[in-house]
Amino acid sequence: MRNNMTENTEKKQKVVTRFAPSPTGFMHVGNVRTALYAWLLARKYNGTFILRIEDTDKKREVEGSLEHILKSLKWLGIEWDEGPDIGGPNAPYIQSQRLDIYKKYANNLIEKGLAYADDTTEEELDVFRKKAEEDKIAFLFRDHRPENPPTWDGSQSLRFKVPKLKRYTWTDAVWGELSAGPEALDDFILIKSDGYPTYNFAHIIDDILMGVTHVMRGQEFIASTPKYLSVYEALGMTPPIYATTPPIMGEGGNKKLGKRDGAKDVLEYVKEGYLPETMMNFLALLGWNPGGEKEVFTKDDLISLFSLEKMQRSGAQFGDDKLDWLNKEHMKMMSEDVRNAEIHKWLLKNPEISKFEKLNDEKLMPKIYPIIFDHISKWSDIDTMVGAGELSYYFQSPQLDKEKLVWKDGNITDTVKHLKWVIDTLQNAPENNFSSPDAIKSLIFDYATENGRGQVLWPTRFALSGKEKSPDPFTLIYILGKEESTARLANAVKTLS
RNA sequence: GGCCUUAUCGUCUAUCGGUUAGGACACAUCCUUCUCAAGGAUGGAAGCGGAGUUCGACUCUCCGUAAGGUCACCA
Repeated sequence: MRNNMTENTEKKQKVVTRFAPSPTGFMHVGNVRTALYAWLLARKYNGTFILRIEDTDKKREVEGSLEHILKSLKWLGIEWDEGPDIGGPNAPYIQSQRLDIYKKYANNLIEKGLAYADDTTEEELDVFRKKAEEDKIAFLFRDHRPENPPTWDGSQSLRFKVPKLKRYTWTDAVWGELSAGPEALDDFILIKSDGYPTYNFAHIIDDILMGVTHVMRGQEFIASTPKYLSVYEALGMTPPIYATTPPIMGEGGNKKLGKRDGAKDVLEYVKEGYLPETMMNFLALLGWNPGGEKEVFTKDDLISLFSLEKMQRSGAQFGDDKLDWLNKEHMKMMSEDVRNAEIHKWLLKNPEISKFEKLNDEKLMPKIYPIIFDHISKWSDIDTMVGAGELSYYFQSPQLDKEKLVWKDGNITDTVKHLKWVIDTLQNAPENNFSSPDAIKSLIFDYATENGRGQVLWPTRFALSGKEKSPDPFTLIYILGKEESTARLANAVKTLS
């Protein structure tokens, strides 16, 4: 109900959204989700998605941030139609290269008498602020508006002069009708004394010039919206539709997730071996839900299902419990070839495994990939498996612990007897009995049942893997083959004698 | 302190006045099993509190409470 109007607008005019990060470090999940929503909205309506860099605070700028931002978005599969690297009809897309433009609009406001130079020092401002705090009221510069401001020569800051103090009401596509009284309006800085515009001014000019129709942003901007609206009014322009995303909270759920609170760099998830599809799916669902019981969505699903009115308003905790599960779901959707290639890549990356020549064995490896896949939910789990010694036994004969070869209440004599039986059986079995784990199982299982499965199967499996935890003995024999399996079993017999 | 918001299982959420309040993750138990994982089955688990409105409220209104945001020459 609350969005009938905005939905109609979306259909009539071309949707233009933007993501406008400032290059002050890495991208965390909160940043990325905002980008994702803006991108989804643009894609859903065949609109335009713009990437714009808001680098107006030179002090906070962190080198390499731009590359990091581009890399993060690309990894996720969020591609932009206009941006700093590819240009576009409204280039440049880096605010520090648009200073003349802001100056032009600033002068326009000065001419209208809606902006004035201000040379109040930081110390003076601090005094004002402190006073306001003591009086327990919000600090407003307009209460201290100088009577005879100097002429603006670029060395002072330039302040907006609030044209009229009134209550502003606007419709947020997510939160519905919002409003704030005159106390939200102030003479804020348009251009800083260093010549750079503030976010508050620059983003408005850019959004107008770039034709942005929907502004996706975090709720920290709600409080300053009346300021923006008063500027749009002063410029004689129509503001865009605001769509406010809910906050993402940190662990415990009582604090907005920010870089200082341990928010993680999205590229960390690349290192941990999560799929970009997973991340997109997960982030989309953190604060938005199409309704219904489906949870696993592809990129295309998300684009077609996305809608602003299904967006959540309350904050969501970022907990990655569900991430592993979701990643596995997306891994299941991959083609087997791609999946195997990826597993192989991670094996090669691991120094403990990459040394094995058998990694290139084209008969052996296809048998191993599915087993590995069964046991992981993200690629880095492969490293965990290697670390736990759960992989090397495919490539080399294990070290055997004599004590562990014997099942619970078994004895050495019987264990040796069983192992010899298995060796014998395998050696006499025709080749086609090694074509699947099930075929091997049929050779051994009845004997195991008669003599106590644990008594037979445990030593067999242990002889093959040397590990208390490993796939079942039939699978191991299948993977290792007749020759290697019998050799390892014989080695176990030798160890016991 | 002013202003603006938010509030359903531990977590992410469904419900748009009438449901035994649904699902997923996580957890527990059982089955399958020599072990681990996977798989199957089952289970525990929620409407912040208080007033209204209504035949009926998780849903609407108000008051509390708690939480978040904001009050920068940061975005």
